[in-house]
Amino acid sequence: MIQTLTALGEPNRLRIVELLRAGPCPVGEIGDRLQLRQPQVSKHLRVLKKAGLVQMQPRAQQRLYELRAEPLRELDTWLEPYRRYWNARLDALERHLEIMDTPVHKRRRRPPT
Amino acid sequence: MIQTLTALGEPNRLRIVELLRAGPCPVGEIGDRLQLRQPQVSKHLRVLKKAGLVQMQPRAQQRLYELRAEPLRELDTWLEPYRRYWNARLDALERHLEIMDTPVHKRRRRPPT
DNA sequence: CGGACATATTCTTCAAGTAGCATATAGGGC
DNA sequence: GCCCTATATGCTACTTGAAGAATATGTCCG
Repeated sequence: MIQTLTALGEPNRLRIVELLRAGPCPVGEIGDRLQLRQPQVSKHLRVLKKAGLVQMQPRAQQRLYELRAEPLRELDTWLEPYRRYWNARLDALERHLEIMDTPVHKRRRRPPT
Repeated sequence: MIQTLTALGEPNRLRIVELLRAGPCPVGEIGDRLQLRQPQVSKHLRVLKKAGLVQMQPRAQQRLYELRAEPLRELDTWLEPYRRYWNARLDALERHLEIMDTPVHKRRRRPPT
């Protein structure tokens, strides 16, 4: 998880990932599209690969880099409890709004957070 | 987005965020629970706050820090196109795995964060 | 094999960020 | 006002990580 987040937390790497969303791409083309020099692209790709965010398959002299879903899926899964969290808070807000319309004798205390 | 990712991409900050999932918490208690010295907790909280991931409300001499949903929701939204991506590519991936004849036990998930 | 092309790696700065320690700020109780 | 508690900030040392330039590896083609 940490590895995924640190890998994505670098602007150029995030751009690479977003570019690869369109499909597999060789190193050179990534550099062209993102205005990055080839060695930097390779280095960023190495980090992304180490994080499992991309995989590579050689094609002739080129290396086609391709997104891997798994870490992003993990990220999605990691977010799950937070979805609960903010939904819970939304409920709390709604409850609060209701309470403001509820006579005092019908009010209940909020559950412990 | 970048700010969110870099903020979460630091182990102790991620731990803080995960701790705050349980609800608002004063600085000292965060330090106690996570075995961090108070100044570090404050500094990490500053980063998280700058990223909008937490908000603070003073209570007596304490400062209660609380999660803010918005950046996480943004992250969730950011993931949306990738959900599409991996669903679209799922079939291809499975086909690929079959072709490679990769045993399932080699594709175990990594342990959670 | 030699040359051209695509990519990876090494090395050297250089900036950013983290921990540790000391200290400053601020609120509450006396 | 003084002291105690809770938190924030400043400074320094150290580590990490990114960019740049040069070079190495590796593949294809003649």
